[in-house]
Amino acid sequence: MKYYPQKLESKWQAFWEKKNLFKAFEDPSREKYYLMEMFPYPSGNIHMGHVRNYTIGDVVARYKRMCGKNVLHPMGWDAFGMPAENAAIENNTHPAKWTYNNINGMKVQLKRMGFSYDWDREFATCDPEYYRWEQLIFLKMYEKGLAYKKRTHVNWCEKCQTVLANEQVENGCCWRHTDQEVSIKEMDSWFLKITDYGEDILDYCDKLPGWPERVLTMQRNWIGKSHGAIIRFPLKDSDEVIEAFTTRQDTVFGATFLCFAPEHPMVREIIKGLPEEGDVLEFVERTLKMDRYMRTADFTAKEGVFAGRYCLNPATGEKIPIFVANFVLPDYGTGAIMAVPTHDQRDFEFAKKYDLPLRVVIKPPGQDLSEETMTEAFVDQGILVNSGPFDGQRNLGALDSIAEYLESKGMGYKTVNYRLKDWGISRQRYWGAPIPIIYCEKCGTVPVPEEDLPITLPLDLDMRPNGGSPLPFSSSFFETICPNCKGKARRETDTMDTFVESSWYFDRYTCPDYTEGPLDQERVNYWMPVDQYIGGIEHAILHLLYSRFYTRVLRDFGYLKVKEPFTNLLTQGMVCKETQECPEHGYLYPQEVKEDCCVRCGTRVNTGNTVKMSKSKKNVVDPQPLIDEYGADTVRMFCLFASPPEKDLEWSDRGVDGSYRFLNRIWRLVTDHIDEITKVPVYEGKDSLPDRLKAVHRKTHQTIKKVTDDIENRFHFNTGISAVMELVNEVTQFLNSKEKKDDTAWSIIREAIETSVVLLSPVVPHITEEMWEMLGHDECLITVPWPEYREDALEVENRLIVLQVNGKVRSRIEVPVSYGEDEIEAKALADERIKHFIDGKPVRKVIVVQKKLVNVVV
RNA sequence: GCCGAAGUGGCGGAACUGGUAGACGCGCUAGGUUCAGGGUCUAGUGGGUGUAUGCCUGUGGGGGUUCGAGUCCCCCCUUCGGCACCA
Repeated sequence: MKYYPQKLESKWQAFWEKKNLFKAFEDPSREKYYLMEMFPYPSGNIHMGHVRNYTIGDVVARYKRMCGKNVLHPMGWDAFGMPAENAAIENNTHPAKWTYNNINGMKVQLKRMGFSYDWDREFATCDPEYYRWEQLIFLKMYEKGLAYKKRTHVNWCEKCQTVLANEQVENGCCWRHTDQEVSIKEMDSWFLKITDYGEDILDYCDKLPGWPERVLTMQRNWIGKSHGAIIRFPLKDSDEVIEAFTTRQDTVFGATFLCFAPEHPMVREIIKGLPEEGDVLEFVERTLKMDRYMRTADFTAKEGVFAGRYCLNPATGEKIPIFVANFVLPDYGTGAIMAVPTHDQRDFEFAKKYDLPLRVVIKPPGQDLSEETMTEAFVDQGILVNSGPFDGQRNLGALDSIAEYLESKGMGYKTVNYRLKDWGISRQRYWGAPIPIIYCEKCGTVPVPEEDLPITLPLDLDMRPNGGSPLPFSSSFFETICPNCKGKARRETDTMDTFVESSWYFDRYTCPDYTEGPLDQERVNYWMPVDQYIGGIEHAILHLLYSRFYTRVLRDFGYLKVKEPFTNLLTQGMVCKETQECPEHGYLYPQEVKEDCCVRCGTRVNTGNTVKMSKSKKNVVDPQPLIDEYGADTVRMFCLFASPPEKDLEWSDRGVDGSYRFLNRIWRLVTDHIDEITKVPVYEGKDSLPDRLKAVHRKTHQTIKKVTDDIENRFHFNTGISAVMELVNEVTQFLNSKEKKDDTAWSIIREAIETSVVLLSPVVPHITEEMWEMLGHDECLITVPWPEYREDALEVENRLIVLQVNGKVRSRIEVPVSYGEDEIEAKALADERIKHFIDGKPVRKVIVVQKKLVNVVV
């Protein structure tokens, strides 16, 4: 009987669906296990990254279910976003139609993979029944001051035609368009006050043992907490004061000038009417025009301009000049810095360039340092000098006392600064959740009354050919009546960042049909938190940080009881493949290469690095043809077998063949011997066995132990699968051997084979169900309990002991397990080969490691 | 520049607490199979050396700790990832 994956996979998928086997029910008497993979953006087709992510999750879901857990394993769609708008313009369809078409297609693909989702909980975030609750949460945040609007400098991506959050800017470029530099625009924007929770989110980074350390490190760095002080510099000839944040208040006596960021609001104010005004304004405008990447690139020269004014160094009382400088960041600290050229390299270079004074305030212990001769800033620790009452102290030791000194004189205070800024969520896009706000000329900004929710996205709009949002041009959408004064008013036409949807979708899976509010207390409190979350490392900051923020907000609103959404996080590696590049024609698809040459020009192609699959590198492998050819089980198995989940997976067509061959091998093992196997019961562990059979029996139970450990503790499916392969090899070898095959032997073989089938079932659920049925079982494999190994089956009579002389392996002996150290040592020293290597030399020491080895030192 | 992860056969990867390095799979070699091909089965497969069931050598490089190091410590190199004028 041949293995036909397509036929048997659709048979079992239909069976599971009919029996509703993956539907989750709330049952407080059972231990819940909430497992989730990051939901996909419905781009059209599933790609290899999805296949890998969801296969890993499915194995865990099926395994936990077999272990008796009440498993929730949902799936849905991250359905708002730009690509729908672009596709709509290109294909002259509507984003909604395009999105729902894609969802339907991808759902078919996911079902074809045999994933064990509870499809009854599926939803798409573009459904008003989902985003209405998101709008409600926004209103509550607005009420509490957690959502606010301000005019500020924001990141703008020309290709997206919208504002981006700080988290969505990578190396100065848009996270979606890595070749599009982000520019700075001043505009009105809605923000969520994630900074209110920054400290708590940071604090809990130490309380998430189930998260990968590197993700936590990235989040800690992103929050960027630093201890320092705000120092107040009085503006000369004015009552105003300039505040500067520093972590080096120990160097305040050496601050010889002050720098503003060009964006700083005081800049325009203080230069009014001065001869320098024109120069300063010209410099500010020139700097603001630069895009963010150019401005912050390390090759960009540090530049500045004198602002024509002075302020007083509060420590020395001296007047120091004020500059505007391009390297000062507007949104870190206060946007103004005190410059200490002697002890900061940037300030040193700036001072040399503009011929500004230097004053040494820290000297290296036991050495001298002078302003005239120093060629770079002295940034190490040392002893304070020229620092009034603090002379002679060690600089680090004086950090606190200098802060206190400034504070006592009203010239500053100790503080903590964060790099984390509030989350900008306004998007000048159409395909997103509308922000439920109304602007009235009389009443100002007015929240939409709760009972008017949802503010639905109108579906009867045509996309604008230039790519902008049609909402500001749709009077039927934006024209409205003020809920307060009933006068004419205008709706907010910006929509929310799509990361808002994904910040709480995991909560909504627990009660997707709930109509009384965002979350059904009873159900959400039963299932949350997510026990295991699985997804790509690319969301280490973005989605995972926002979700932690939202969970805290929802908790404070009383919707949730948990503070952290995800107890355990597994970040799977990328799916990679080598690239091929023609010197003439750039990256090539595999079919464009014949015998290592470009089909177009015949030039020899260069095989490039193995990198993440992407369309632009033309190294993508579409899973669908593979599923069609080999079946879902083979694709699932290869994804798991090629490498452990947290590492990158290198795609290999040959490797897929190997997985397919193995499935054929175990299939033949079952079908070729089905009569002999099914006529005997599974070995019960009672009859005594000849050595060879005992070895098979032992291997069976060793394999259970190994596979369980690999899944339960490490998610190392690759070694688990290897272990089952070994067991199958052992059985095959036994069957090919001349050993007698009586009923006892067949019952041992039955045990080994059935164990292999059960252990493999989370990985390759279809073929194993089919074999399980052939083996005479009528219950579904998913309801079979996960096997436990028998301790007594693991016992051995003899143990292999490795014999070493001076640490080199020279011989091996078998000894009974009952042997003590002395007996093993005696046996080892009596070994012929060991005697030969001792060669009459005096034995200095003999090390005996129980159960393992003997090392003779001569 | 800073932080982190990783470097093991021709390839993907094993080796979990220091104890037989290379499990398992791919590829390759030889052979079997009424063997067209594909498939499948058996044996072999880190390198060197050899008459030898042998010996030497070997986990990016160099030191060290240890009876014993892929594993622990120090220095260096390479690759990948994150952050990067953060005051």
